[in-house]
Amino acid sequence: MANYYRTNNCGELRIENVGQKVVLSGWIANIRKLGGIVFATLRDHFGVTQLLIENESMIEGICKETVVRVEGEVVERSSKNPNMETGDIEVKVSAVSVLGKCQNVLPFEIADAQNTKEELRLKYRYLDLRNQENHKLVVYRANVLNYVRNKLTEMGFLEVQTPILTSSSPEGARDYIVPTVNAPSEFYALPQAPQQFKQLLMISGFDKYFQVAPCFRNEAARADRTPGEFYQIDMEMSFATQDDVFENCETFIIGLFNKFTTLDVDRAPFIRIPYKEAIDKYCSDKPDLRNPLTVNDVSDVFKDTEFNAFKGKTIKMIVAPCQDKPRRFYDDLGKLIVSYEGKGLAWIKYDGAEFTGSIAKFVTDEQKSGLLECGVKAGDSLFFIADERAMAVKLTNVLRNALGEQLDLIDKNKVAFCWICDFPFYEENEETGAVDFSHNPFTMPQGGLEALNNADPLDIVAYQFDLVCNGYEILSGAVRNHDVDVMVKAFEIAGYPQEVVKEKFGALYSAFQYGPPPHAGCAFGFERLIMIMTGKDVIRDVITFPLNKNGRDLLMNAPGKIDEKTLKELGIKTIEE
RNA sequence: GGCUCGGUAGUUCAGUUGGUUAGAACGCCAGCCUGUCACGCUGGAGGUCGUGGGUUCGAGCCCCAUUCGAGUCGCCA
Repeated sequence: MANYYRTNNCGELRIENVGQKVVLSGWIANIRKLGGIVFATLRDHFGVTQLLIENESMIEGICKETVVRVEGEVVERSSKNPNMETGDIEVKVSAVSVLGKCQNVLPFEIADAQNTKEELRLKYRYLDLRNQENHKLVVYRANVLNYVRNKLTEMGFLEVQTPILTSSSPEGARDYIVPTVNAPSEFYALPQAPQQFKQLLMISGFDKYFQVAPCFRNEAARADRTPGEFYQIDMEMSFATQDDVFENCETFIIGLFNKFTTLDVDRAPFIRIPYKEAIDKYCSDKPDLRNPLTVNDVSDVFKDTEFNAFKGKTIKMIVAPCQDKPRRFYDDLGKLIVSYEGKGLAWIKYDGAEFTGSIAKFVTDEQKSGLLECGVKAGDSLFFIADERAMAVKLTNVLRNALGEQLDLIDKNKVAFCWICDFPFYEENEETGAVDFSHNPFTMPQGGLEALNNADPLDIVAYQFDLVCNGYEILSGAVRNHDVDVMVKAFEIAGYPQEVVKEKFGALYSAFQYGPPPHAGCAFGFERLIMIMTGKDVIRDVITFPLNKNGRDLLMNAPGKIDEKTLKELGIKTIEE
């Protein structure tokens, strides 16, 4: 039986449909009155079709974004529009009825939504999503999600859903907590990741697991990090080594980019960079490898310097071809460094014979020849960051990214991947000097129990890795520890006695007693992937109903207050300020 | 929590050294217009300059406080 509202959608009519009587429904996207004749465009999920209205009174009182049903006949246009998919035809309207009224002044113009303040877009997100570009992002995400599920299933992974209401985990980000009337004053926590559940699944004998898993972290937002909730493509494999995880992920991610982008994607196997080397070479554990610049440590070259700003400091140098840049270019970079709480940026230029510029007079001949050994060419400028080690690394990373961007050294058409591996297992707590886990306490330390017993904890590296894409961390993963003795020893070094491990990680501790298989896994940040694939630089653009940076839902007005009666049932007292 | 930037018409923004009636574009309303597609032309309406104090003869502009938003640092195993 024919649908009352439409015989066709607004994106499908073509020249071969000319002569057909059709019914269309959708939103009036635009109205152009030419006097006696009116052109309107009708938009729905599928596309846009032009309406020809020969009697202006037919659309009297109808404004943009009104939902209408029109009857009419498909006719060939006398003036075609090659920019429109349906641009060869139009529908000559014989009847119009209003299905959904609309106010004549909109909060913002739908066509111009992307240039509107984000706050307003989020408050009226349902209008924002009528914008065709924004609308397509939701569809794109759905298509990617569908591909991910099919591809991983095809690769032998089984999608298993794990609990949302679960227990608080003592490590990592702050939790979202959920009260319950069944246990007043006690709380569930929302999972930061299904980490322990997926490991338990391996112990249950499932071989390869995945889940498009909702994850909740009660932390602050960034442009590439949404507050509150996000999704991970979470994976785990039994009887798998680090290489097995790498191989599976490379197959998966290359397939994904090739299917959904036209970008020039790196081939497998991806470059592997040990963490320490990444810090030395790029001053970052997520280097954008599209940027060809690398970092030289020239602390030794300047070890006897009389230049106060360099004395006793870690000195990092980046050499970049930018001598034609005006003085202001250097000053602005210096300001950038200062804005990150650096003391400043020193630089000199080399023309093939002489060094000139900001600090040239402080550089001795011996130091100059030391610098030339770093591959400095005529026309290069040399930038120096001198600071305490950790700060120098941080600032040099900022500098490398800024130089890459501003000197246009980054090929935006490329997708550059690298594995950062061999992360340190432990790190020194800056405040207490004690040994802490640096990443995931469930990771297998390289060298196993023997390393834990004999090596300096700070020298131990783990089978812990990230996959970096164009400077974004898109995946984190590890070979898990599945040996209860290693688990106990690893926690002991970090200051947790065995009783605490039993109490806090009871499920895993217990499960490890009953035949745990060796296993390894990882998780991709789903939204961040979509963001990179679509070339967006704000992650909220690829989330259908995003929270703002303060974790507020401007559309639904959450979070909000709860009435006294409910609070009492839950055993919660609020603090009056 | 710190730092930076911002809040002016429905929207996006401009607004000089503190000085007459706060402007533009788009949108909206009215009129004209029969091939537009960012239609065009003419006219019109529309403002608590985020909020509260202060300085001043006089504040959109200067000062203080506050609030909201974005970016960033901390944070994100």
